[in-house]
Amino acid sequence: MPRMTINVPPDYSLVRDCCSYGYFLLAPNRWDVGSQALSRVLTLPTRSVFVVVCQPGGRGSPLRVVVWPDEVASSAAERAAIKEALTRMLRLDESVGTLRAFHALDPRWKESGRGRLFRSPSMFEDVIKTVTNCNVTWHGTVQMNRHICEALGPRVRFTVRGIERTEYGFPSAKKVAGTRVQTLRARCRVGYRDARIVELGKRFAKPASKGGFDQAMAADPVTPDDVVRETLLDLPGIGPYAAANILQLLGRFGHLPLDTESVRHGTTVLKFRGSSKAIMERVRRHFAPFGEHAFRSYWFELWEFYESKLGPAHLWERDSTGKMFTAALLNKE
DNA sequence: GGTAGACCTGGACGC
DNA sequence: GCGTCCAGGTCTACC
Repeated sequence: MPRMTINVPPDYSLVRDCCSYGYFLLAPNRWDVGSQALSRVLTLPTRSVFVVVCQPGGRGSPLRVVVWPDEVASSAAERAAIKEALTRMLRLDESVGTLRAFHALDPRWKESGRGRLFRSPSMFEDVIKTVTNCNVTWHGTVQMNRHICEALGPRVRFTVRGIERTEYGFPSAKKVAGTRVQTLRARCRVGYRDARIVELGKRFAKPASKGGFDQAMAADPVTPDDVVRETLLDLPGIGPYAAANILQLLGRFGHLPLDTESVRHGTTVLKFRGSSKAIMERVRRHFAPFGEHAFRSYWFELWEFYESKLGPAHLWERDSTGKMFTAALLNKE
C-alpha cells in the first residue's frame, strides 16, 4: 500500500491538535481511539482515496499516511493534494510565531501547547458542518453528517487483508448543488436546512466571477474580518453564530460564536448571572482582552471543561459522543 | 432595531 | 407504543 510521510512543526502533536475541535468527530472523519489515528476519505482532483494518518514517533515527528485503494500507486500530484488537504485540516501551516503570540497573551495553554484547531479539508465542508451544527443537539449534528456522507458522498472501495471495505467521503459542492431538496431532507435528515444546504452547494460550486461565493477572498488574510463576516451573513442558513464559527475555521479567531453553550459556560464556569442575552454579552466582554486570539482562549477553556467531564478528547469514540454532549451531563456537578 | 413565532429532528418523559 | 414537550440558531413578519 502506498505510504507517505509529512513533516510537521517541532511542537506538533497529532493527538492534541487533531482532537481539538468537535469536527474531528463528524463524518467522514474518524478518530480511532485504539490506534490514535485519524482516517477519512479525501477527494482529490483525480479520484477519492481513503487515508489513515498517525504519528508513531509522537510530538514533532513526521506524520505517517497510508493511502487506499492500493492497486494504483498514488502519483506525485496526488501526494501533493493529500498533503494540502491534511495541512488545512490539521493546521500544519499555523505559524509558530502566531502560537507564541497566543501563549504570551494567554499563558494557560503554553505548557500543553494548545493553539491549533481542527477543521475540514475544504471551506465548503466547514460551512455545511456549521449549518448542521445550528439549532440541533450534537447527536443530531453527528447523524446529519453521517447521512450526508452515506447518501451523497464519494464512495471508495478497497480491500484490507482480504476484507472488502467501503468508505464514504464528504460530497462536493457540485454534488450537493445537483441534489434535490426532498432527497436531502428524506435521506440526510437535515429537516428545514434542506433548501439552504442545496443553495449553499450552488453558491460554492459557482465560480466567484459568475456570482458564486468568493472563497479566495474569504481565505485571503488581507481581507478584513468584517468584510468576510458580511459576505458570510449573506449566505443562506448563516446567522451571527455560524458566521463567527466559520471565521474561526478560516483562521480568524477574533470573534466568538455565541450560542447556548456560551450561556452554559458563562453560568456554570464563569459564574455569571442574568438573562441569556446578558450572559452572552458578559462572555464576549470577558474574552475581548484576548483580541485576535479570543476564540482560542474561549474554546480551550470550553474544551478543558468538556475533558474534565468526559475524559481526554483523544479517547472519545465518535459514535458515543452524541450521547455524551447533553446538557444534563455537562451541568452535572 | 427589537422581538415573537415558525422551522425540523430526535430524545426524554408520562401514560 | 403513542402523544407531548423540549432543545437548538436562523429567518421572516410585525411592531
